[in-house]
Amino acid sequence: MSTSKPDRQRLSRDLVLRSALTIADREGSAGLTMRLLSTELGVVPMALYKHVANKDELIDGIVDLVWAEVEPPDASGDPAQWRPAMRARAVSLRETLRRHPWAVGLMETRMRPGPANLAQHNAMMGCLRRAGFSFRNTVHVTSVLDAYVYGFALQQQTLPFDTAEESGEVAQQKLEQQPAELAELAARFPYLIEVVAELATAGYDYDAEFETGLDLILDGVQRLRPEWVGGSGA
Amino acid sequence: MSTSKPDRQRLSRDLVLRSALTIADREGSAGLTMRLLSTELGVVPMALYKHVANKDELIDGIVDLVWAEVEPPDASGDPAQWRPAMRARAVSLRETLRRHPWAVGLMETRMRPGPANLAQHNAMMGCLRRAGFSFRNTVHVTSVLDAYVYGFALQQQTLPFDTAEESGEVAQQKLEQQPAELAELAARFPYLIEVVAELATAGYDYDAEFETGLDLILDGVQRLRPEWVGGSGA
DNA sequence: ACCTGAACACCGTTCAAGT
DNA sequence: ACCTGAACACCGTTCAAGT
Repeated sequence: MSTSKPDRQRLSRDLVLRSALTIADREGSAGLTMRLLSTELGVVPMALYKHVANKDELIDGIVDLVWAEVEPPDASGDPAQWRPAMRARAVSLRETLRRHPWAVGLMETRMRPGPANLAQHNAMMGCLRRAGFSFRNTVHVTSVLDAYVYGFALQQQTLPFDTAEESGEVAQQKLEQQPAELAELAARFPYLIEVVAELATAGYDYDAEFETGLDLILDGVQRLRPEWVGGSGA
Repeated sequence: MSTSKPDRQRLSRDLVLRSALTIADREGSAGLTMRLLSTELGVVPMALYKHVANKDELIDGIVDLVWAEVEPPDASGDPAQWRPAMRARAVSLRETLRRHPWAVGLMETRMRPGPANLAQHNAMMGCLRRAGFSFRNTVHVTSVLDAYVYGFALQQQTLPFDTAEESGEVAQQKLEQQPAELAELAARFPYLIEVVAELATAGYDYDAEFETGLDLILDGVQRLRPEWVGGSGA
């Protein structure tokens, strides 16, 4: 036993970033601290600074790890099939944001986009350009689709239920638990309560809701280029 | 001079919240600390805790102050004019988020919606219900519009320029400054660079971009209820 | 009822030193 | 080249005390 500390993996930028991502997924963005990260790596806080300039760069790093998980639109596919390709990318982006909820407020706020982010948007714009969209419309489509996915993910974090069944239960509980408080709310916000009550009995499905809005937007996008009304083959 | 500290306003929940909002606007969300807030109010940190349970409640409070700035759709208007009303509300929400950029990641993430938030969404759902939208479609429309506005505001925070002229300058500088780096980027991300270059020379206008996407979505919304194709009168 | 003082358990990060 | 120790200037918040 001449070598000491044989059980600890040698630190590397990649190991640091991956551990940070694991912590963020488990503890949320507020729970990710340099000090916790260092202790989980069996190391003193300052050891991290050899592999990462500071916490900001650490976050840039893990945000790009998240971007790398988003499936880009298939570049080898038929250009006329831009719509299913764009749809699948939007769904993949949303699923990725669901796996890393802490990232939603950060993905587009980071000032220095990483290589995975650039590659992702390059693939997206390539898909649209090859399909015949103008420069300007390529920007419009990217802008509106990404905005929708982000905003939807942001909204989903607020609501206190995760599944359709749960939505009904939660509303039912609220209704039975505080009838007095509810009566006051109903007086002040009649339309809101009415819609929420209806929603609760019918059940609320995030996936279906997301896809309804997505298809509504894709219909609008398709109208931007009337030459091709939806791909040639299928 | 028998009374001491005559110049300091007496603390109140409202004063605390308004001061916190001012600091958040000036310093960003990370710059808003209980300690800075207390010194700006000429008081010891612990004094705040008489008026606000903790920092989380403080943030809930200022987020609701922001909601109160959003213009609700006019309830007294012609129900058939739901489209301009919805459009104006989306624009107002975006302008509010521009005035308080720190709030974008927080407005929909807060778990306990405040009264201004509830009132805002009640007005929105009332406008849609009176216009004849079904419960389910009212939810669809609210969901897709809010998601778009949030996501757009989130995206706008990333980009390193604010005005159309600036966008051209920034791109021009990048182009002249690091031609070698740019060449490498162009090789790896050809579509992205091509679109960005085109955008830079033509200029990029956030307001126009936002309204293009908004109108695309409103077209889709209008197709949800074919009975009224755009209001009766005008 | 409202504010203060001192303290606790945390942060990110610098600087000089160890191996 | 990589990691450590001690320190600094910050956090939010509790608890007991002042007026």
